[in-house]
Amino acid sequence: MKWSELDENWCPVARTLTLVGDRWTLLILRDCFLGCSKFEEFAANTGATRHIISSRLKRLVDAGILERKAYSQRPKRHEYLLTEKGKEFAPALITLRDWGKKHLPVRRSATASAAKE
Amino acid sequence: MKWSELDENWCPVARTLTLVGDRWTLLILRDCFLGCSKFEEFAANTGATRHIISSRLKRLVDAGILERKAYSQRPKRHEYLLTEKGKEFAPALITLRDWGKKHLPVRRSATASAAKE
DNA sequence: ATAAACAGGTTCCATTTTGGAACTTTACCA
DNA sequence: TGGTAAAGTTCCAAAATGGAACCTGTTTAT
Repeated sequence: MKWSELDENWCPVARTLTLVGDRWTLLILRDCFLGCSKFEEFAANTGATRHIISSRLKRLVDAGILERKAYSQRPKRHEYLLTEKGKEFAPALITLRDWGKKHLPVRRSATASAAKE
Repeated sequence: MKWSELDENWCPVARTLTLVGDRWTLLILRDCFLGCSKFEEFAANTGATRHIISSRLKRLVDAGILERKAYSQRPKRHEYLLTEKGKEFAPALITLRDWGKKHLPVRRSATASAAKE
């Protein structure tokens, strides 16, 4: 089954995932909640390639989760801001964060990790 | 940046996504919460290929989110059950579901959708 | 006894999607 | 005149995916 065919799925989880069900999209949204709004910020903070950032921002804007707004006219510059719909996604990120904090603790720095297991 | 390099990330969201940050893994977990436990059930319900199901179940078992248990000896058969760690992931799926229900309503059957917008 | 059926996978290959780096455009700065 | 910056786009090789076929051990139907 193609991923795109999920968007009319009976399951609301499946439909949600057509939009945000990939590695980088959720990291971009995380950045949004942390205050990022510029293309370069997303590229730097997520670690995804510019190619990916570009495609994901497009999808998020098309879905009405982010809004693309000019913040400078003369050197045409845009930023990406969370819409209401986007802001309401916060609980999902919070639950992912909390689960990660509890179940996936960071191991101490590589140099200090004598035994890898 | 490679996806695998995220697993030691400072951000708990990023670490969580190394495990479940892909299309099909979250659908498999959804199925688990709906009572599925067999390979064939996941394949049928998610729509993912057997190849994908196989690799995702492996990852979930390795991560301690699912447990692989024999439910029959003579024809060796296994099922996949949520561990405590896995069960605690429920809130994440619930928030994704709720967001989807609110913001991504299903359009009525294709034949009835006169105007697409 | 033979054949088909079933669960749970694995293998193969063509198509897509990525990762990574370079390049483009428009404008400001020195 | 040259350099920097933001926001993308383009290109290509490598990796992941979709789809279908195949494999293995056991049971059931003929």
